[in-house]
Amino acid sequence: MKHFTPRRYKGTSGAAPGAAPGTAMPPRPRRPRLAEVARAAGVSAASVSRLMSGKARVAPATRQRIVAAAERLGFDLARGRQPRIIAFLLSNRNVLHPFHSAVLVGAEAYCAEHDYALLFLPYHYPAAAAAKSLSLPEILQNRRTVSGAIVAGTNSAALLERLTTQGLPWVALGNNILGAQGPCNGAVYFDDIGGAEQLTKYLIGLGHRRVGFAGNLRLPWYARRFQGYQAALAGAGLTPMLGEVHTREGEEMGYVAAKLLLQRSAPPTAIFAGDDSAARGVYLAARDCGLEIPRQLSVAGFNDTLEAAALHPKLTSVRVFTEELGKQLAETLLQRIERPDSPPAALALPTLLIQRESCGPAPLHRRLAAARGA
Amino acid sequence: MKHFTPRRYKGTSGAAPGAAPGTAMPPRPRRPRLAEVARAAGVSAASVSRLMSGKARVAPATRQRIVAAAERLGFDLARGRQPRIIAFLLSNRNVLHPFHSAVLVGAEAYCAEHDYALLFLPYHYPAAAAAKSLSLPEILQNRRTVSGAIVAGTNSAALLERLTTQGLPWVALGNNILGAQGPCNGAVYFDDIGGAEQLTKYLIGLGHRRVGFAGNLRLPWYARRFQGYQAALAGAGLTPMLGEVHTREGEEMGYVAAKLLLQRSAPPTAIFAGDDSAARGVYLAARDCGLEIPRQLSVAGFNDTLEAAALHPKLTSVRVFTEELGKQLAETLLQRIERPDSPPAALALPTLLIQRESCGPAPLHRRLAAARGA
DNA sequence: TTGAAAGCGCTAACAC
DNA sequence: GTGTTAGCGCTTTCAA
Repeated sequence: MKHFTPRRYKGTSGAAPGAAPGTAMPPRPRRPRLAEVARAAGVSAASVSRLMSGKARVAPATRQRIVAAAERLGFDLARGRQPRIIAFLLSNRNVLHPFHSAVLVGAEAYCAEHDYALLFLPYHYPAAAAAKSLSLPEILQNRRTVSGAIVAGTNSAALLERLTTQGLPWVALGNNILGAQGPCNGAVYFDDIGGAEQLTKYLIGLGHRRVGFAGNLRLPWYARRFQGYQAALAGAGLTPMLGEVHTREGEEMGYVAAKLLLQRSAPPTAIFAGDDSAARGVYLAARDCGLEIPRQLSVAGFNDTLEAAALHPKLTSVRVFTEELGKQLAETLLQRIERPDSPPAALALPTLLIQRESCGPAPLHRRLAAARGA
Repeated sequence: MKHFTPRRYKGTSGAAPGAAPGTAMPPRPRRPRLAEVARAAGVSAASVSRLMSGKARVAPATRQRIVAAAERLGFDLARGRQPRIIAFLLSNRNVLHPFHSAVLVGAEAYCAEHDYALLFLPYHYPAAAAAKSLSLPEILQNRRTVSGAIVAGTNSAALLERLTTQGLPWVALGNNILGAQGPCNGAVYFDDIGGAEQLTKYLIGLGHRRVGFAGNLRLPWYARRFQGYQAALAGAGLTPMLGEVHTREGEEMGYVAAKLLLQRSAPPTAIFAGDDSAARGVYLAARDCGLEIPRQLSVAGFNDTLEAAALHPKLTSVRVFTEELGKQLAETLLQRIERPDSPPAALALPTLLIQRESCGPAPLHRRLAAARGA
């Protein structure tokens, strides 16, 4: 530890040595010493030390006198205490999407309630890098400043291994971890597989038999949703319809995938877009094909970000409780920091299907319903 | 400063005293001492101390030996160095909008390049509070952990005053400061007044004579845009049309304001929404009134967030270079931290009109043009 | 630039 | 719970 001993201002004069004699230097206030506080408060240095470290009880009266003296002298009783800071590691993302914004806000709120501050730390590394070859951001290289990390964005199991060998407590957002078999200890999940399954069942329930999926399966979040989608279809004896896409993600991906699906000889009557941005692309493709949503094509998204309600017609989507997710991540991490020996567990948050106006009965159903009505 | 003196592990045995005799305690590794590094490197403790503090030159050969020894023993040569952290204060906001997300990302990028980490610090306080009555987040109460603050969100001049008396260097995002007369020193602005003026001139150029404004003037960002709007109208001899709104902001505000404007006996042919969210509300109101955009009503927004391009028809808006804004904020702050005596200056970033599909010629113009064509 | 040694600020051990 | 006192870990001084 550094001891910011201001020897240049030795003694009590307050004037810097070397000042021209006779010059009335404004007495630059020295950094106050613990011993001075003790003297001013009429207690021993040990008591002040004890109060500061919190390692032993101090009588209320004593405490009060010390606090008052410290205040008077401008002595920081918290100095030397390790800062309570955790890092929000956002891996391999170039922008902070509303999704992760909300996770960040939730995490910060929980941290603030527990007197921790949150460091926003974007970080890029190759997905295939081995644990040992990863060089963490400098501020994580020791536990001096940062007590732990929430690991969000897209990550590899290798990074988590690296953090473990570094001795830094962490919790990961489990859904976007590449190359992990099964649920990962120390991760918090949201149930996107279940949500996707529920959404797909809802579409099937509307009478759709040909339901397309717009997503790039090389990205873990799309892959997981595809999994739920597939499960629901299998349960109804239907086959998946996937647009083969090489665009990575977002609106463009959704547009291309939807176009490919709609060009088929037997096009889908509903499209499940891997996320709300992709759904925006699907909307564009539908417009291009002259298809009215939801009369001729049903569209659904995922994540229920602001975009979902901004689209016209409003998008049916699956809500992820992002702020809650952030809070859970923070809570789990703080527990691990404060009780390192407590058993790590994997936690999964539910998702919620939000029905809006972008999904309707399948065209055939509609015709049948109309016929029945007539 | 705390001296984490592990007296319980005194000596070199590594075994905790009090362990049952004969029990082979795994020698818990003690925190290594500076003196040990010195011994291992074959130099004096003073040299190691000098290397760590950087206050005196160390010969390259010596440095190398010390670094190697420290590495071997797991001694952190950076310990005791003040962490390079700045705070991103987001005041009086409940959510992290894409706008501020981008500012945050830009600021972080600049900080990372200069070896600073960025703390995400939402903060709520009453707009009318006096400087002295404000209690800052605890982590800002001394300069031990945080070296400075970027002040974003909605702020009062009192907060800036408070930070100054606290001795914490700061830079503010100037556009949303309440109760400041004229540009404020130590603030970075983006030219929303100019952008609003340019946008309004563009609408006038399209032939619109009745241009409405949807915004709540009690909010500083809307008020500034109204100012530019008013200037452009005045230049063309036109009068402002403002929907009187008590809803605070966003889509709802835009909807209500637009409805009120469109109910007038001489309704506007174009509406300038104070921001893109408000424009969304205007779109809804237009739909309700059976008006087609842009044929019967032109709509423009501000900020050019993702929403602008997501709306249909795509929204004409004024782009704010948010990431650049973040970088400028960070750059200005780091300069003030490293050269506290350098003159503070107010800086303004330009904005850019992005023409999309939501604005067209005024209905009268169109009729004239059609007549000419016929 | 370096080491020896003095010194500083703080903490821990122990007595009451 | 508090003061006394020893002493730790680091920094600075000083001389070379």
